[in-house]
Amino acid sequence: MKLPLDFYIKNNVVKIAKDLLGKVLYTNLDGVITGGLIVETEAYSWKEKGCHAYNNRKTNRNAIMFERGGYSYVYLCYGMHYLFNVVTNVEGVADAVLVRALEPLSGEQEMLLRRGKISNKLHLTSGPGKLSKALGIDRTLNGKSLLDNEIWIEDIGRKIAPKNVVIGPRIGIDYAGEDALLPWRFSIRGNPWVSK
DNA sequence: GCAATGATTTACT
DNA sequence: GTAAATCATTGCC
Repeated sequence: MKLPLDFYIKNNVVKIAKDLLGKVLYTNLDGVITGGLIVETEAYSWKEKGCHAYNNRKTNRNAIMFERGGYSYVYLCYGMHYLFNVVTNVEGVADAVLVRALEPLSGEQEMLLRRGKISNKLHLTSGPGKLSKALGIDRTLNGKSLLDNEIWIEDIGRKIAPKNVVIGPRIGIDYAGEDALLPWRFSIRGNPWVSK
């Protein structure tokens, strides 16, 4: 039930971001499998200032975004947090979806171990930096294919009704000016794991 | 070569 | 509510 390449190479990154809600992100590191339901995403495109590849600016860091869809883009933010993105669209077009929050499904014990002692279980994966740590995602996973067996996304047949999808502006990109207001953030209504 | 800074989290006041 | 932690990447010198 792994998502096929077709899913990633579509040219509508906003639609893909919405479709990723209810899918499941897995990692398999050193034989340990952890995974969680995607409950919050954001779309990024080279056409707007919030994106690292704005105006087709290609650097060593974001080069993977210019590849065909279906790759992971992992990078370090604020010196201490890894953020996980899904590269979409065809080669040469830099679009990506940031996964902002998960609901833990499998390997919960391992996630707790990686995150250390935390006050509230709800803080386990309710944010982009947190979910990366819980799943063991770091820069060594940058550029991995999501069709491979280290990190991938599955469709477990869960459908999210349109009325249960919350749409709003993206978070933490005030510097992007008017583009920060684009309604490109999607989350599952009422899910306690969605970041605040 | 070097200084500025961010798609965040956490712990304080 | 505000601020500190912390470093790879970036863009300019």
